[in-house]
Amino acid sequence: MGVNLKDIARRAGVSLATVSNVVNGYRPVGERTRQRVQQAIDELGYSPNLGARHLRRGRTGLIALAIPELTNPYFAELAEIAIAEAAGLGYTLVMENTAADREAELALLDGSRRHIIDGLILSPVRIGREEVLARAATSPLVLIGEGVYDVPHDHIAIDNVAAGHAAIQHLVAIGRRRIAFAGATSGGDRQSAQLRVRGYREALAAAGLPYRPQLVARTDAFGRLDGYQAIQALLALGDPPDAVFGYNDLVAIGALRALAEAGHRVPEDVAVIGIDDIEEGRFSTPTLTTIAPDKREIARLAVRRLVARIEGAEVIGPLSVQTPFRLIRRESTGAPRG
Amino acid sequence: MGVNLKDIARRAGVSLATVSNVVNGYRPVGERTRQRVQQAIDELGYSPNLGARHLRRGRTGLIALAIPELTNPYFAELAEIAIAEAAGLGYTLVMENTAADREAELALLDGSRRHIIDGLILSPVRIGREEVLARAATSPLVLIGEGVYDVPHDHIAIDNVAAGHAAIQHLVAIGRRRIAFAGATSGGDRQSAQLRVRGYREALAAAGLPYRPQLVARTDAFGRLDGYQAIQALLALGDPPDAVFGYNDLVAIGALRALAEAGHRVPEDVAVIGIDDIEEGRFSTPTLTTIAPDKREIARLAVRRLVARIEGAEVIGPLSVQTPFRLIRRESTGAPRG
DNA sequence: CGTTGCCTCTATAACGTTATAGAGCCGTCT
DNA sequence: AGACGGCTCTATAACGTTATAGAGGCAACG
Repeated sequence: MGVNLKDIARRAGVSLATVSNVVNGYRPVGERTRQRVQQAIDELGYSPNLGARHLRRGRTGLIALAIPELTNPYFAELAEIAIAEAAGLGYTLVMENTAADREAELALLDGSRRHIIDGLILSPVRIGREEVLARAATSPLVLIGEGVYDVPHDHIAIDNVAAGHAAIQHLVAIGRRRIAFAGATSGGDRQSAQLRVRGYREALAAAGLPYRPQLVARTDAFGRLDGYQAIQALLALGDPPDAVFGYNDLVAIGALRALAEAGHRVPEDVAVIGIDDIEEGRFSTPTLTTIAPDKREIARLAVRRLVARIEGAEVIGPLSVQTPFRLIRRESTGAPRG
Repeated sequence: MGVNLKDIARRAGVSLATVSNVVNGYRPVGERTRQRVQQAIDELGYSPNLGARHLRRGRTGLIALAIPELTNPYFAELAEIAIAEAAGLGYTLVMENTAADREAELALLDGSRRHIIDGLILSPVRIGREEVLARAATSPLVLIGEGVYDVPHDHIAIDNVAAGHAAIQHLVAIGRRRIAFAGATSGGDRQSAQLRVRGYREALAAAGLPYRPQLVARTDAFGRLDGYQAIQALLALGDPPDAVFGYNDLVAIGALRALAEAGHRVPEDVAVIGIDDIEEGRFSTPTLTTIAPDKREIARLAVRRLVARIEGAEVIGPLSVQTPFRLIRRESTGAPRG
């Protein structure tokens, strides 16, 4: 179909190999020949067939970023940074949407797409240590976010327990005593929810506050609707909390909505805090206090580690890296407007 | 590296071609041989090398969806549907982020990635008719959303003028007279903004309302911050509007925030409407009235058309399709809470 | 009994690229 | 003058797959 190396070679009157060397700069080519070849390339509008190149080289230049949901702004923001970072390193990042589906995650780990991809960054939700260990594919794998620990792969995440601590400490510092958690899970998966609950419980204990199971609301997923329903259910029990810690910003935003509908003022009656620092929380009414992970750092680190492994570079430092986070106080916990 | 056809062939004691036929079902294979081959495949864990298959077949099974920003929920929601639709048709959808960058859009039209992709769905922002016509690549192209019209490619979009009409009619119907538009553009690009402004102007005229240029706020982009700044600037002029029509929901949400900070009540003092029906608007305070395009229809149609072209099927119907939309009234134009 | 045709399977040539081995040429050193 | 080395360039064999042409066996037919 398109123009290929042979066409260029014929046009420039040189061999295939010479054209390849001009394109890739692998071997030196004389200045005169180089120019002739370059001219032929420009005239015919040649661009290399990446499939064929891959077949020969064993690498595609493609890396995948697999996330549980594209419509979660946290992942969209992460992805945008990762795409830029990958491009800077000469790789193309393709997005995979696992839709928080176990089969989809397993398929990615070992699936038929493995041939077309040099490496994978995965944010696992439904699979755990065993599944990762059982993986047969040999291309590099970097895990981000939700917890799969103690596996022989790079892993980038924030310290979820510490993040939970920080959130509760802040709520306690502004005088809250009945603090609810929205977004716990029942199953054994979704490690990070459990870690955040652990942070919540530890911080309550450290502050001398009782742990009240009825203030911990479980959800099936971590979207706005989940937070909304969780808080609605919590309020229906009577005896409302004076603060809500959401599993993430989306859950917290759903909580904001449920509180507003029920006539509770935020932050006067109930303070709300989330995790992720998605842009939406900077424009909501009220604006949302949040634990902000360093998304740039997570995305860059994940991409760089992956590329380093792909290229066989010696990677220094531990496999598992915890990236920093900070608390951003906004209106939902009493920061002044504007 | 991995297991290949040859390994399977050796193990099953048949030829390469037979294995290929078992895998692809292209030619009939005897039952006994099929089973032997299948067993070998299962035992060795074979999956075909897509790169090599592509090289031979001329198709990759990959289609690209290129959008201006991953972090715009409208596109994220669209992408999620498109991914599912493509998967159902046996294609893998890879996302490309043009970041609303002209060079990125041009690169996609004709770029080096063209070899690796069977077709492209593009939401153009910075390029127009000429650039699309000048495209040299021959793989199918489907355009969505922002307007590039009169080109020999499929094009799926809503009727932006009619959408503008509908929004203004609604605001007029609830008694608003000083209606602002947030998100106009200065350049010649960004067609759809201009079409929406046209709908705005026509509907004003039809309602017998004057067109006041000072109520049309230009923005550089179409995010929350743009809407926020546009409305801040508008309010600074004094003489505030009694309604705001945002170019999209993100701009409208930025407007909501600016109005709240300035102490204007929504919808009592100022009504707000957007376009896109992103989930965020169902949970904002107040919830956001919006013109809801049929995202499912847009995404499915785009993918189906593209796949049909790739597979050389006869495509019935006109090149350019306008998908339906509907008005969803929420609190920001006076719908009751809950 | 030879021919025909079907059914299964095989050998092999592509697809477009890169890596390897080596060929040819020219100048320089002994 | 002959040998050597360095510099360009070329011929060619892969990479793993699929499509094409055809080989071999067996049953049915004349």
